[in-house]
Amino acid sequence: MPYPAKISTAEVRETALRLLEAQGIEGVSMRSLAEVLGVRASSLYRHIAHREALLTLLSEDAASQLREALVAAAASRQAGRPALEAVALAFVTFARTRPHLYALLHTPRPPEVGAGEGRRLWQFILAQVSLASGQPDDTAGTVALWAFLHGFAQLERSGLYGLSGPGAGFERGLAALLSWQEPADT
Amino acid sequence: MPYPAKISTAEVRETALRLLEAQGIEGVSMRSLAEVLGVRASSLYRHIAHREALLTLLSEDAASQLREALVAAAASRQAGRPALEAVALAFVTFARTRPHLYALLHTPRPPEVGAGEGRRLWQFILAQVSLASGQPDDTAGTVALWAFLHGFAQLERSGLYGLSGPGAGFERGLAALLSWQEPADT
DNA sequence: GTCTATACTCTGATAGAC
DNA sequence: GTCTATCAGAGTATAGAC
Repeated sequence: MPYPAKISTAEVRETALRLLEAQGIEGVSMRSLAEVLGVRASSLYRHIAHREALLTLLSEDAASQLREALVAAAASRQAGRPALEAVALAFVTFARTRPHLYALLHTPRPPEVGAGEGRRLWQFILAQVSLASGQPDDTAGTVALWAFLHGFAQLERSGLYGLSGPGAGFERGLAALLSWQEPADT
Repeated sequence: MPYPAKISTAEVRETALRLLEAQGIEGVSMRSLAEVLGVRASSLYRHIAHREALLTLLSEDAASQLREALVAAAASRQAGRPALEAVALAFVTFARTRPHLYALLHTPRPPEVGAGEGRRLWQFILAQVSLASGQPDDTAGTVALWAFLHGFAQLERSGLYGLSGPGAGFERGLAALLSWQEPADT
């Protein structure tokens, strides 16, 4: 009877991603994932080697989905500074609306440093920043902007301290970090 | 025989703090903490209600220690922008050298929002920023700077993507965010 | 105040039948 | 490929003896 397979590897991955978004990384256990799939936990090991391998796949998905969101945002505006502003907004929006996916993206995972999707994400932001700043390979500018966006997203999420809402902090910081563009061609 | 108490509440708290710094939050289990103290896990419940309560205490300690580091840094320089720069550097240094303590500080913990030490920390940074920027109650400036510092610290820690070391990103971002001061009194 | 003993729930992972 | 059964370990927390 169990000849047509109940689940496929792709299905495991997709379901795990949905579970991650709903419950967070802690919620993605082999048992709970199996339950959602209507299967026993031990059956999952036919499709993935172990939980860590699954999480690595999911973090690739997270990077790729964030990148897609940023690409779409950039495409909606004029290249250069307007596009970069849209990218910045899309970044924090992604972190806000899909917090668990975003968190996984920034969870240290051993051999991910020079990895595929993460690298592509970095390259895209680097390109956008460089385009807007006018500096060819603006690593420093990218690091600074990324740090700000990431920090803002995290602070917003943790509801920390006296922050009575993000207030004007976002616009203020973004404007300051993007200030190289203003004296471009007056 | 067991009349002079083996451990005190203060001792539990201090040992937990050291354990946290060494092993991270996951390493602070009732069992491992008890082992370090030379006591059974169940004995800890005479001194603290439960683990969560202990972690709340530790996060107070974390906030207070970070604040002390920042205060010391500010005192070493001239008030205003020089002091703020020293504070910013001390902030990322703290995050670098005591990562687990810093992480606990930014872990969402329910009724901590308007809490004691966390609030004092915020107030101190707010005061330093306001002093340097010349704006009385510069919340937006504080949020922007804090976001940048926190994001930078986290990114540095997670060794993310193409960041071949933080590079000039820190100075670059800091200079941009502190740019209101420059045209102060020329 | 500390102890032993225990209950309970959760986790990842494997062996072997079907 | 999925199943049952099981291992081996982690964790928090409580009851009651001393």
